[in-house]
Amino acid sequence: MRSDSRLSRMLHVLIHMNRHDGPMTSDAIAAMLSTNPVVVRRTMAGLREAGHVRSEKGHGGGWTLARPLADITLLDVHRAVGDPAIFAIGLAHDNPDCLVEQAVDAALAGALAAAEAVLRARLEAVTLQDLAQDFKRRLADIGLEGPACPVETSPVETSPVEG
Amino acid sequence: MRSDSRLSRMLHVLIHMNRHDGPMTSDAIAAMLSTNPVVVRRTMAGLREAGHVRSEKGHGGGWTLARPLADITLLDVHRAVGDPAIFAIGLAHDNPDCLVEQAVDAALAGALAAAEAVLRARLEAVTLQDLAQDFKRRLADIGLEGPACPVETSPVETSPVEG
DNA sequence: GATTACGTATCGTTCGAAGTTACGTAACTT
DNA sequence: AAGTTACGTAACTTCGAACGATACGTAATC
Repeated sequence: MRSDSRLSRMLHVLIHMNRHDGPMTSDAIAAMLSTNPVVVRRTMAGLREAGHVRSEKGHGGGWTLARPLADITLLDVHRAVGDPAIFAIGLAHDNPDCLVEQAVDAALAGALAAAEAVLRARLEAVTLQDLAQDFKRRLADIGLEGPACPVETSPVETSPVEG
Repeated sequence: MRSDSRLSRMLHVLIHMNRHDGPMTSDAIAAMLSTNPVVVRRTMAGLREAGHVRSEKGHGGGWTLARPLADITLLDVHRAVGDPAIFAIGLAHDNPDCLVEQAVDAALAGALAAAEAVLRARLEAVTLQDLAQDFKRRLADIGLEGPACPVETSPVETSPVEG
């Protein structure tokens, strides 16, 4: 099955937004994600509804952070993209009256719930600020030679239009 | 995404096989799972390769357990059906040289690994015998009135052809 | 030899994420 | 006011993996 990369992608975007002066357009974000702006708008709509980002139309518009990275956990972002299913494994309901199936599914559901609790706890314990700091460490580790990100080269250091 | 119910289905089947005298045909199993015999053979091929079950062709043939339920853990069955992906959530690789993406994916990978470890540990701690016992308890709880399973009614108590 | 039952290749179906096209709306620029 | 920019969203297509279905082959029994 094709896995859901929305959480990963949005975390990536939000940290870049924090490093970026002024709004980022859907086109620029789409380039970072190797996709197209419609996918970006569709996915980020959830972040906007959750209050993590804002969007502005028209000239000079685009996406901006609505709160500090320290106030957003990975779990917040997961929920903002629609709280999608975590597991590719599911329970069978081929024979709901069968007590065997019920016993099997109860055991599996318990195991899955335990794993999900661990995952959610981990996601809740990490903020985007933590990721940004990890990024800075990685940047320092490579000796500040390369750009932060291949896509970030020009827009981040070039003074914006209105600057 | 459509979830993978092979583990759940195979656990269901194996416990029924244990309660059943003689081989079970793919057709009978397919009826239990509300599917067709080709799906059963395809999925159970992995269980056979792993040595959990045997299959016999021809008249009187079908599927039989190759070892006691106590010797098979839920994790064994998961592996036998191909050790499929556990998570519907995946990491993005849109920009592998981007240190931000690397930091994000490292954090997510860690969280997913922790959850996966918990899940695998739980699956490994439970044997099919445990599930069979839970099933018996459920059967007792309803007062032994209903059949073990709607599908099991006739074949389980009717004497087999050769019996 | 007929029947039973597994083995497996091949193709179709389903479901959701992702990708694409098209068109509308809001806001800024000239 | 007109043109440009950029988001909003509907509608459609593509993709991937499990699942379903048909067809045909092989082995074992009757």
